[in-house]
Amino acid sequence: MSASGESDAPEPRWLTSDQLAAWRGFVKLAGTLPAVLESQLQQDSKLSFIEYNVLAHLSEQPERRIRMSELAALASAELSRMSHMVTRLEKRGFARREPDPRNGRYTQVILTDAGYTHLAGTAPRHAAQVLDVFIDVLTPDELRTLRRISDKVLARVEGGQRQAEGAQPAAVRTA
Amino acid sequence: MSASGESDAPEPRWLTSDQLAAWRGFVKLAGTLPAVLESQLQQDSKLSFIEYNVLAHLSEQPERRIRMSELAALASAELSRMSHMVTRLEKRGFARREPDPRNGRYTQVILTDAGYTHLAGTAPRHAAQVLDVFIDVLTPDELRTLRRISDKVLARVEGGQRQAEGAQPAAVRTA
DNA sequence: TCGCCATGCTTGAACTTTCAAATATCACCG
DNA sequence: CGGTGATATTTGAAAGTTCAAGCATGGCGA
Repeated sequence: MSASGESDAPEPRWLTSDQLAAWRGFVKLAGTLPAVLESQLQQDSKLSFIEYNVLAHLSEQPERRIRMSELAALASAELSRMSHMVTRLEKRGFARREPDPRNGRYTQVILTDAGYTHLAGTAPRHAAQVLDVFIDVLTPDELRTLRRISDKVLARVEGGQRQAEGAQPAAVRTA
Repeated sequence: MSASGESDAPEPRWLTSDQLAAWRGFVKLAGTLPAVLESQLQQDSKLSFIEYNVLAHLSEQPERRIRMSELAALASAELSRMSHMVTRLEKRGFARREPDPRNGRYTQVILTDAGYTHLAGTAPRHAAQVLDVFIDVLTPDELRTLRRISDKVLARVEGGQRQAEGAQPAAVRTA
């Protein structure tokens, strides 16, 4: 028994204004910060934000190598995007591919020495900027909370889902 | 008098492991959440995450209209990107352009009725998903802290800058 | 061991974003 | 007024991303 006149629209629930402010703040931050950092990366080393992260993750792997799809997961990128990206990194000499001997379906992506050197060349400036615009602006407690937030939301998103809703509007609410 | 042997590299400072974990968490969240929401938006209404946000911001403006560059700023997008995007929204009938009568250099972007209707049609499902994967997972206190974090970092990034550093590496640190 | 399906990755084409240059309007100075 | 430079936006081409197929390998039952 829904309260509305039309058929069966689950009477949409909206964000309170505090919730909306928090959400909008996150969206703006998520859109702005990577762009700011990327702008420096681009100047210093012709790397996009995600390319930097890919090289960084690669450099931390045991043999500086990892499976294509794991790399994609680490970088929150789709497989196809990662594949194209690795092709470009290969052309620049920063990475190479090798089929996994254990299972020929897998592709290993390997960070070359040139890739490592290139990464190492930008890392200090990048780290300095992350400290400058992000870390140093926040208190240790805020950083802890942020980490907890990320963990919880990512767990919700990546772990098993629950539901999804849907309905018709009546007013102008948008998020 | 720097401590290093080479010329004048400012002895890079790195993130502690807690700081790095917080930063990585944010990066992952910023890469993942919009993608998850976009996937639903795409199915429901063929809108990208940023297009949804553009329509939402437009719908909140006084006459449902706003200057191109202000819209770009609200959506954290570059001007050129916004211009192309508005062109596509125009083709779909969701927005239109009009030169500002006060100053012919300005372009006003206007949300059409069709655009408004389209937005209103997806908003409930989108809001439901934001509540489901983000808001409801967090405590009010975490949301408050997150908002404070966004405000501080955005202020740092958008307000006047201070410096920027740069140097050579010695070990493998990346962020 | 052959056939068939599932899995993992790649590929090409369509679409979007970025970058640099072009255009347009305005402000201001002679 | 007419020229000059600054501001706001648009445009086209290059670069990157997404989408839908395509290819290759491996696992498994007959």
